[in-house]
Amino acid sequence: MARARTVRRRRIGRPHPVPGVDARELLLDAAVSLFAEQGIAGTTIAQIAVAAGVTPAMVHYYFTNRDRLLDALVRERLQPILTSVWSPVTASREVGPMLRGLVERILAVVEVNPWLPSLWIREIVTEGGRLRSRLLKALPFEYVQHMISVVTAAQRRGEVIPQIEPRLMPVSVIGLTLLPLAAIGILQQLPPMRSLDRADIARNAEALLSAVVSRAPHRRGAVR
Amino acid sequence: MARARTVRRRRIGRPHPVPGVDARELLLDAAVSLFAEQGIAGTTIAQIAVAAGVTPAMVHYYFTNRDRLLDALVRERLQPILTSVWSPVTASREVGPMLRGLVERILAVVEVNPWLPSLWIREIVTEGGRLRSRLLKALPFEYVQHMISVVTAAQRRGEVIPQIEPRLMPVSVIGLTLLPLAAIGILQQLPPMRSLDRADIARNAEALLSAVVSRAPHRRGAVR
Amino acid sequence: MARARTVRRRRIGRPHPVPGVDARELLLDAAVSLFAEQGIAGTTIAQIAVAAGVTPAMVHYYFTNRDRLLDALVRERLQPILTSVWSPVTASREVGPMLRGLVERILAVVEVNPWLPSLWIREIVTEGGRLRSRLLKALPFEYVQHMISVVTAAQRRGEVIPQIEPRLMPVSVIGLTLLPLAAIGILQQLPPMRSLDRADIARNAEALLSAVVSRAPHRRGAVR
Amino acid sequence: MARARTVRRRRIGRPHPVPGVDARELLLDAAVSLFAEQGIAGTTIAQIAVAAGVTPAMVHYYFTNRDRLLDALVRERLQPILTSVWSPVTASREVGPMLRGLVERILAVVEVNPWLPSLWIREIVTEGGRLRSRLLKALPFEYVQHMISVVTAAQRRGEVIPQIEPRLMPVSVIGLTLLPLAAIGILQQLPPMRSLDRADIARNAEALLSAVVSRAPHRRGAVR
DNA sequence: TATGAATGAGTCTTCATTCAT
DNA sequence: CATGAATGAAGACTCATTCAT
Repeated sequence: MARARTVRRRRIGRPHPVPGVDARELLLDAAVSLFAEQGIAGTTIAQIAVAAGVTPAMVHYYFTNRDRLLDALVRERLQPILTSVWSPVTASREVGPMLRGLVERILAVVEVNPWLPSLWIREIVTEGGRLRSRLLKALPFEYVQHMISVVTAAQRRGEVIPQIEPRLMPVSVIGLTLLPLAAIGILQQLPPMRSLDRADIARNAEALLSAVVSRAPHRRGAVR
Repeated sequence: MARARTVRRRRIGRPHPVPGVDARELLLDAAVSLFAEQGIAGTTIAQIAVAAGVTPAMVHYYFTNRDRLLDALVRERLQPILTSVWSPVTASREVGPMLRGLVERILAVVEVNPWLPSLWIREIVTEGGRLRSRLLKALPFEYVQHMISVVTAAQRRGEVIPQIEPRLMPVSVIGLTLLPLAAIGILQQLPPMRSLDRADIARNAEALLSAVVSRAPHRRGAVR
Repeated sequence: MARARTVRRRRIGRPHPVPGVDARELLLDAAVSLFAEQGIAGTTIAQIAVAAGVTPAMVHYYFTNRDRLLDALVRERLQPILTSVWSPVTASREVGPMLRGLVERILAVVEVNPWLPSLWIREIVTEGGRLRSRLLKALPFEYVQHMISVVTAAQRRGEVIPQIEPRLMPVSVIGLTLLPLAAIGILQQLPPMRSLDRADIARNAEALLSAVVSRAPHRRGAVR
Repeated sequence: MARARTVRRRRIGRPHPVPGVDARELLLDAAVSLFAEQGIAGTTIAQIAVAAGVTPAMVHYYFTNRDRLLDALVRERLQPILTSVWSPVTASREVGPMLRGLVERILAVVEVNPWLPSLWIREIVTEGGRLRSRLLKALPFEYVQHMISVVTAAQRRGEVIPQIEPRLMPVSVIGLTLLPLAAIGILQQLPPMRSLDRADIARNAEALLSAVVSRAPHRRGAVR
């Protein structure tokens, strides 16, 4: 359970690897990357093993089978990220800061885990995603619920434009951050977008999300 | 080996003599549905055949191989939709109507083709999507380019808030429409979102997108 | 379902086999022989395929998986034999003829299906046998019950020695016929038994079984 | 590589320090039980290790490999039993007592080693049994030979019915004792046989075997 | 058109075995 | 003594593809 996230593991030596980096972690790293690149269904156990510099049998040694590898991946890689990104949401009572904080944490976490957007979009959010049910079981739903409540309350106070559907706010955040991040590859293949980067995406998402709030609330009146 | 691309709409076949519907079309229908549900990599040719009520060998008869099935699918199912949804964009010179029209057409097309959001998000937008390169070749890029230009111009005139990145406007639209539509399944599994429907998604997307525009005032408009 | 038991199948040609002999039957033949020789657990699907002159994938084509191959084998090979051997038992009301008839039918059926003794002893009778539960479901238990009743009645009439346990009569028959037949290989490896054959086994079994009956019925009735 | 056959009965081990019982013996116990339940081919080294409370590597430590484990099992578990059961046969010159003694010793030894019938029937007697050749090498054939001679002689004297094949007498004993004992599980699953036990089997076997002898020796001879 | 039979290549999984510690 | 890590070889099963009919 002792993770070593800081130690950057290399894809090295066949038999007896680097001290402080064990094969199990290397395998989870490799899995997460390949799943992001090719999708879970499109990735073989052998590919993961090779990427981690071990034999396919090792995958079964550590994870028993494909299914449990996915369990471990959700438990050890996705859930911690999910919690670290969403739990601070409960500290906010104001929509603007809440959304900006969330966007920033998403971007920060993607900086360290570049495989996240693709995996999240394809295997969790989209219908039929292979990690969906696994993650749903342990979803920190209270955070999402908190965001919805705060937006609803602000909307009643006239601080958020009325056409917004508060229950869609969480997905909207994903749609304006992780989706563009997952798509950045395709975008950069189109000449005018070559230079787009993560900072552009963060700025754009914050602008769009803030636009529904910043509505001159100050006084009272139902804005519109 | 003699392909039969030219011959279409035949209805003689022993097994499923639905008048006016031939096996080829049934196969494309089945493929598109299953790909949306399970992903392309997670769907076998046999599953498609069974869903269409024919034998797996028929898939090869009509499409020669898996790759060309994907080609046909892009050419005959995706490109027409893509064009019908995006080409009207060029008729707009104003950001607001342009975005609202686009959102409406997306929703309308999804009404008829419920498989679209999932397939689009997973297999085209996301990194490593199996249809990505196929579609890029024939992407109606001029429409996208037109949208970017219009938004950029409006932004210069102060009609769009400055933090928006015009080049991200197309993805943002996708992120606020197709992504929630693809995710609606997972959303509805969470109690408070049970009743969300497509109309909510449309309204919410239009609200968010309009918020960046409706911003006042052609004249001086210091926004924000 | 159209069997062709009469057509003696050869282990021939790789691809397109002999008319009137299909691969499915060849596979069942091969399976039954190899299972008898090596045990079920000790036999691979590949061995069966090779013995039948087809590829391993054909086994899955016809039987889907190992388990269903066993189902088919029980249904199509063992049950018919079981029925043909045991059902005539109900025609007898006298112990002597009943036992002799059973022994004769067992010997006759083994003549045609030399794999039977070994398979029966190892995979059905013995604890943990792989076919046991499968066969139990469809066991013609009424025949066995009939035999027990007849022996019990005869015993009450004094025609069968009292120490005999009627409920063990069926197993005793197996133990004196199929067991020696399954063991004949090991027996013949011992010099003095080299010349033992099936006829010896039949004669010996009938003698032992008859001995418990022919007992001069205490007072009069010379049973046979 | 340094085998340790000589070192025995050590009880230092960290894990299961049962006084007086070392891992090696535990492994043989576990092996013999599992082989009886599942067959040799159906049992893995890992299962044996787990059942004995040690790691799979220990199996190799003690026995080097699977084959030598079987050797040890035959040498240390089967041969002693075989000898103790069969050698007293040479003390008898009369068929009746000889057979009854044998049956009794078989039953007694099974009482202590309940795994014996199943293992014997499946792995020694039946064609293709995995222990067959190993045991044949060291078979106390002289005892079997003695029994055959005694029966033959008695038969010449008219004390044994003439249809009996003396050379089949040893297998017949097995078929009337170990076979029912190995089958008792399946028998007890059939309602009318639920209450059958080992004593019933012993009595039935003795009755059947005695029946061929007790034949009132044509002229006078007190059979018994 | 349409299909059943057949297959090769590949994927997951199991397992006996080795070995450094 | 004892074990965890590691592996190669093999086994079951899948699947796209071919082809004679």
